[in-house]
Amino acid sequence: MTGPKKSVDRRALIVEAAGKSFSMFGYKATTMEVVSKIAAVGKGTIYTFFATKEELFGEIIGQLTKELRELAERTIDHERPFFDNLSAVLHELLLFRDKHELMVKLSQEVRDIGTPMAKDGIAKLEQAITAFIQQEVVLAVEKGEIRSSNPKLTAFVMLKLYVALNSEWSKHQEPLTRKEVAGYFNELMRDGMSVR
Amino acid sequence: MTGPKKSVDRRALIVEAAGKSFSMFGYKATTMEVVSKIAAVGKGTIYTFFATKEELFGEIIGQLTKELRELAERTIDHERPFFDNLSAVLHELLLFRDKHELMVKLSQEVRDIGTPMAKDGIAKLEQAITAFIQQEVVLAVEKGEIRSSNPKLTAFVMLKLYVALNSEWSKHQEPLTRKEVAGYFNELMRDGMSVR
DNA sequence: AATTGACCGGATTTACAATATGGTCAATTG
DNA sequence: CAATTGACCATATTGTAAATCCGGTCAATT
Repeated sequence: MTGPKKSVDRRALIVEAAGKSFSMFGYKATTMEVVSKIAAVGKGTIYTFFATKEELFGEIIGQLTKELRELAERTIDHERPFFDNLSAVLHELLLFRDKHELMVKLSQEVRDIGTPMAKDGIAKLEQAITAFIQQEVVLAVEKGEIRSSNPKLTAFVMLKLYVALNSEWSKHQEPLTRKEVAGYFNELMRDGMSVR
Repeated sequence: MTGPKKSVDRRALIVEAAGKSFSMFGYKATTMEVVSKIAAVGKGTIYTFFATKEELFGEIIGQLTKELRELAERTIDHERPFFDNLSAVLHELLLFRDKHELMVKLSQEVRDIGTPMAKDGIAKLEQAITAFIQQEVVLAVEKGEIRSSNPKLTAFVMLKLYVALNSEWSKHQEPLTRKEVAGYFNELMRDGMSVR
């Protein structure tokens, strides 16, 4: 797919440069001009690999999605109980979010100026995360570890709940520690709250 | 508090006019001029009752909050199980939200142009709703119907979950029916999802 | 004492010129 | 000749200065 190496792999240079620029400046403030400068390549060259700015951005988001999936796969141990894996992965994902400049920058851009493409990028990432959770939910259901009539909905709810606990709660209240979040999340998801 | 009636109760006229205007045009597009016109009152008169536009808006939000609380109180029957009451109230609240022009208009304004005061108003409403749920959670814990280590957090999570199921899910997926939402919500909150 | 609307200063909108940017392609290069 | 490039084009975005709008005041009026 990547072909034999020429003098330099210009496509790789461009992708790397684009990653840097989107992370540093966000979607809107990244110009094709600047990407070409960082990649030390003519602007026209970018267009031999990517038809539009959107497409280039898509490549970067795709890369990030892949990284995310790999991280999750590395974290999950199918020997362990479902809920242990779940909280471990969600924990990793949120650390990842804090650490990963691109996601932070995009979230910020969406919040501040609502750039549609940035919104789109975040949505793709979230979509990838729920798809992954969903897959694990299905597996756990098959193993008889949990009940779920609608895995997609379950995955969606899990992510929403985790984000609510982690980000939204702290907008108005004292933030919860990682441990509190994990504890509460697990307890509720596992056993509900009626007295047994 | 309201004092004996004069020729006409100008304060009431103003509050009614403001309610109409905020509902029709939102916070930003409501001008004191227009409120005075609807109330058939001089602009200066408004300022004998309300020091600022913010304060007038606060009065309207307060009114709405009161209506909300009354609706919830009317719906709850403390003879019934906690979860029955919970879904009945949430059901009513969401109908209310759809029906109530002011809430709809404010949500829209927050989404479209992010008017800080509109955001504030919605936040106050949500705050009132969670406070109410919280109170019911405490009651149910005392009655030994449910477990909850942190009623405020529990109330917050309940509202978030219900909104996620009702509004956010339908942004990307086929909307759930009221019955599906209630069923899923109840099942998860009551029993969790681990196999017992 | 209560009410009013003309009026004020600052905020917002408008209209438009200046600039920046995504994308193209004829010229250039190796 | 295939790959690369940056000057160039049309449109989108931004800066800006004038015009308008609006929250709030207060002297005049009822």
